[in-house]
Amino acid sequence: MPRKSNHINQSEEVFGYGQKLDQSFYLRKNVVTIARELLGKMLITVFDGVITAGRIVETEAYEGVIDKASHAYGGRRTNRTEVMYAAGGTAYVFLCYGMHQMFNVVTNVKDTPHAILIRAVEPVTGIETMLQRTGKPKADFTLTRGPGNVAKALGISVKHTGENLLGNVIWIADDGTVYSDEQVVATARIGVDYAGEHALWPYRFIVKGNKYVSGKKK
DNA sequence: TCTATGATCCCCT
DNA sequence: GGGGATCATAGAT
Repeated sequence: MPRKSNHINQSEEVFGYGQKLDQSFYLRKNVVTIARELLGKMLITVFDGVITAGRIVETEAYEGVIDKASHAYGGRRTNRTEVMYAAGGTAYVFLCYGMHQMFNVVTNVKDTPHAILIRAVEPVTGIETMLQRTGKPKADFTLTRGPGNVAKALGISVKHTGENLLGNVIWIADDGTVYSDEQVVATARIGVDYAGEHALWPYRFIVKGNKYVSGKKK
């Protein structure tokens, strides 16, 4: 099977997605606010000149030391979670269930381990590449639905943990798209029952009716 | 449309 | 040694 070259003019393409979020966006204190604001933003990756991008439609905030659902609950600091303590604007990627890569955005200042899990995007650019990476036969709503699929389609893996989101490998951009409060719903987070009552915190944000949003049924 | 299940492996206790 | 910030599929309803 012939492999597409896909080598594009990076600077031109990059420019087309709007303004790259700068570090001040990520350094803010309220991780829940940032999670809400990430809806509608573009998540872009460029690996070996191959670009893929999607619009974020589902996020989850993890509030660090006070949040039982967070890997950094109680100030836990391990090899895996060390990256969470970096300054905002860093990628935290971990392996889940032995096979799925979860891509998170670290927020807040250094040593405050907040993070936002990107749970779903709407594919925008590089759909052919996403199909190759995921091995899916066609582009349907499952292509980038759920955090495991997002990372797979965008080519993100645990080796990218610690990557700076202000560079030209993985970054998030604002192209002016804004979802109104009527289009957005806050819900409890998924798959964190072990966190007790903290699992009920309305820290998950979804774009209402978007078919790429994970969870039950469309 | 739902529930159950297997895949698969790193991390932490 | 146990379980997890998941996903796809199979089979029942």
